[in-house]
Amino acid sequence: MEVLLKGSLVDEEEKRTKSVGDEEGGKIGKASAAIPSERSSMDTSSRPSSLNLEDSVKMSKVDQLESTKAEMGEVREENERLKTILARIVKDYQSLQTHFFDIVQQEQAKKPVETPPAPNEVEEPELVSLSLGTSSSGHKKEEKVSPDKTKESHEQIEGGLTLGLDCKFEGSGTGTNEPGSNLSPGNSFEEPKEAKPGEPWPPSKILKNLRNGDEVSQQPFVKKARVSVRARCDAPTMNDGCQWRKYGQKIAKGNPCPRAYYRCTVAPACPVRKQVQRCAEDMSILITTYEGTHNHPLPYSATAMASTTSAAACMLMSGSSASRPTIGSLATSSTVTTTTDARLHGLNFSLSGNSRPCHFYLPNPSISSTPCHPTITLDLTAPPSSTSQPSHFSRFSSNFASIPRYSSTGFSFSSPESDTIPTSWSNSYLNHGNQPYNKSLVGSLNLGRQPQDPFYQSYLNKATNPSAPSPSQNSLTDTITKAITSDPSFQSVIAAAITSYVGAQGGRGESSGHGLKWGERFNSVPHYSGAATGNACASSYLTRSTASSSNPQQGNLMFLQPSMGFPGSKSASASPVENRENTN
DNA sequence: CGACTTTGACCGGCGC
DNA sequence: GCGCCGGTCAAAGTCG
Repeated sequence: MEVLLKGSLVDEEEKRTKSVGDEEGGKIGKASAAIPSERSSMDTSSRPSSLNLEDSVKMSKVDQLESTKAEMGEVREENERLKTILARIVKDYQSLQTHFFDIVQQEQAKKPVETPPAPNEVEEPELVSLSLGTSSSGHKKEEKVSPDKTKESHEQIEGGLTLGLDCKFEGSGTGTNEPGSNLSPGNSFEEPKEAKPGEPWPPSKILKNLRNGDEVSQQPFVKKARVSVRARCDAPTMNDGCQWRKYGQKIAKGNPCPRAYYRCTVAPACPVRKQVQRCAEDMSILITTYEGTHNHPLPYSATAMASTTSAAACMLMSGSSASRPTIGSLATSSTVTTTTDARLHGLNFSLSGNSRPCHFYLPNPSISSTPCHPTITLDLTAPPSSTSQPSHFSRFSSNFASIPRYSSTGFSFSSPESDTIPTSWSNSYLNHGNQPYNKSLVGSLNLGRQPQDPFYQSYLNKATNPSAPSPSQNSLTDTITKAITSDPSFQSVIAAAITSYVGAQGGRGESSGHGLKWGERFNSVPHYSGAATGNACASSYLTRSTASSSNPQQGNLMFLQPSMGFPGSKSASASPVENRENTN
């Protein structure tokens, strides 16, 4: 597997950012310049006058200008800070790029002539392209097929790019990138062409998939990845924006809580399933496991979870098939964390391949794994303490060690402050609950909390009370910083996010629609979850948002899948199913 | 009455 | 081969 960081994207984004920043700065400068001039004009006009009313008006204007000036100063500081971060990211990116090309050259030196492997031979590296939006589909192969194309590839890298995070899998599969060859654009789960020899698709699965439509049947040997989401949730299920129909319930071994089986009912033939089960150790934690990928447009509100799971599954699949040095290079270049480290810092993103674990550094690791499916766990529960926290990651490690055939991946976005993520989701909830659908800035991913839920109310309070900044914002920032500084590859991702954030802010007066707009700009994948095929995992975007009613998506990490907004689609939270789920 | 949930039965994989 | 287990089916019940 190789990691391809599409070149110059950072450069270009940097330019974009800079231009935006300059634009912003220019605006600020102009505004700042306007202030004294206006003040001076006012000063000059504040000569003794019989119009006291006029004086008072002027004084109030001065106050307003003062406050505006202060705000602008803050904005400017923020801008500078972001620029600094971005500069650092660019630097790290360049070093990574250099490293990458070194590896490419070494590999090519080792393999001057390479015959295309048979489809069964998964010797071919699976490519995880952290190509921040570049939807190119064949770079890696080109590089591999012909060493002479390195330059060309490099040029491509240097060339066009959009801003996004694409995970791409280019294994033995041939049709993954062909729009027509694969049906389920959302197939980020099934999509990855793992096609490992010796891992035939279970016959029953084939039959079932046939039943579900031909989408999966065309890739009968692809293991379904699962994405497990752990989140604190009082409701029976997370309201992730989709419509689900319960079709079964079982008491699973080892957990007294019944496991409920849901099927997506947005589209009749949608193959997506989810399992919902409470954590045996902590009943407040709801474990939702998604399997499969939507083969239909998603409700706007469902895009957040879809993108998250899609990206996670994407990373999982890439990690699970990782067997080449390059992923190793990614791992080695990154801070290869131990479980202890992971516990200490949280925000641990680990990718464990068959032989080469790759860890991104994110907080609060957790993991789940099943013997039959590669599973990635998004731990949103965030135990507060690093020492008291039961080591999910340790559990993961042992599980993983005992299950060599499939990888499991811990993917935690939790910050030390446990409420960070849910807050943003609650904001989304707020959006859906109290605002017209089209004002929902990001995909909804609320946790099913009811508005009357005190716990949820605290989120609402945070969200609607800008004057009470959440400490989690700072901690989240720290967390992100750690993640950035600890892994160059992750830096590129963050770079995209930051860049786009800055760009979006600079280019747009109001923050509404950041997620969607960015997504539109980053990528133009069809309106499917995981829009995938070759580009597979639909880009997810880390976006920052603050807990503010006026700018409700700022301050928290959100994963947005671009281009999945459906202006015409209804808000899922309004659906009877969702309501029922919430009220159950 | 349609959509959904509940729940026992059924099926297939897997380990012993 | 048997039993366990996870997952699914489908009839019956529930709800709006």
